[in-house]
Amino acid sequence: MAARTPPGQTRRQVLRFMRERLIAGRPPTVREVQEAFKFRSVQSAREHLEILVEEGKLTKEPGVSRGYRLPGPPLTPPFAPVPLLGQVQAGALTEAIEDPDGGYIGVQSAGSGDELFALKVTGESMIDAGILPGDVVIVRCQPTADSGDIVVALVDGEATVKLLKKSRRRVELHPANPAFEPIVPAAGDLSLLGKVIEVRRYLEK
Amino acid sequence: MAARTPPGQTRRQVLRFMRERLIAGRPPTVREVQEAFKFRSVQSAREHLEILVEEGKLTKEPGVSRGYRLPGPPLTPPFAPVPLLGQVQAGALTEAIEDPDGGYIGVQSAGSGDELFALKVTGESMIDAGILPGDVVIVRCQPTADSGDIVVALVDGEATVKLLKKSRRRVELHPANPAFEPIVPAAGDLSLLGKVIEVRRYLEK
DNA sequence: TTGCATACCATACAAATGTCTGGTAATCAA
DNA sequence: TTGATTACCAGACATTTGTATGGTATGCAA
Repeated sequence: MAARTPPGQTRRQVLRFMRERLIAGRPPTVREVQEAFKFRSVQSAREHLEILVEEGKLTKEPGVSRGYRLPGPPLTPPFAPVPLLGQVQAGALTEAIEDPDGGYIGVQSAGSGDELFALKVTGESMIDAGILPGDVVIVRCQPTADSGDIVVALVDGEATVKLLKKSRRRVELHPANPAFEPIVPAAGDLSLLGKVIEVRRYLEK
Repeated sequence: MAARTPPGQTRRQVLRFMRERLIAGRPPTVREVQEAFKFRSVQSAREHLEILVEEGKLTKEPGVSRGYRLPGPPLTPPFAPVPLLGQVQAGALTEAIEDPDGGYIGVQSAGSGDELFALKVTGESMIDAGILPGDVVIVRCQPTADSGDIVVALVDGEATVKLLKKSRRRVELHPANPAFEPIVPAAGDLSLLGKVIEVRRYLEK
């Protein structure tokens, strides 16, 4: 028999194991839990899991394999790998997404079918909106956006982050920095890549 | 027999179905694919899946249930679920981490053994450092930090985000906003929770 | 025609996996 | 002590699920 552990200790580690696997999109079987914790009986793993379900820390679909889930309907964070792009040239967006320079980062996407990409910000034009050079913005591809949204648009063949302002029949791209001038594209000449839905700043490494 | 569809058409829809499920963290069984497409034979589903694997659109782990995966770009693990805390009271950090109010968010942490938590920022004291109210900071628990680091410390029983400045024998917590005053804790009386390693801002929902 | 490929079906088998029944040992409180 | 609770084990069984083998029908090209 394996060493007896203090009450609740092993269970907490089981919960952590489950969360890691579920968040990574690879729900384990009961026997995989067994092996991960070197139990000599399947039942040991199953008991921990069932208790976690009773405690509300996990949920499960009975009878289905790999059926344990993270609870709390909205809080289950599915992870999508999102391509991190470098410089984006006009028209080359699709290819850039297919074969990203910067690799991929993990994002919790609300809409499951959303087309997302990430972009590293250069320049200080959005500094008053709390977007600094080096920050990464996560963008949902969409052809239109509302006034007040922070968007990514192609200007002179380069992707830039700006605040979208709509007035009457005109569309303007405003920087959030008094040192920069607004951009007013010719009517119907705005190529909008998408809307910024998240900003990230990595302070280490 | 179900209606015969043009070559490749059904397969493309199968791939879409698989992507949705896999991104949602719920890999389907072959039979679930069968039902989703109203095939009357398991094998029909399996053939589509195997061909998708041959084409490189999917990968699979043979013999394991729900073993189909999205190929290529690795979700570079370590991918850790990090507890998102609300208000943190003095001393209650450990319990707050165990049972977080705000659920969990996913973070790619460099050090795998790191103890991390996330905190929702209130107040505007760090606005000049690009940290706005409502932003989420991801914190690595550590008892010390370097001068210039952005840290989370307990001040008057509340967790606050500040810039750490060390001079001689004194430690100061500076806001990044001229409207706020620096905090100078009594010598040895600084309870540092950890260092901010990432800042996130969610612009939707 | 013949041959080949694709899309789908029917049925079976074996492996993976969830579930159950009963047991041992340690800890704690009445 | 007794009883209750917790942590773990052993072995079995039943369902779910991956896999294989062979068949039907349609379209296309030589």
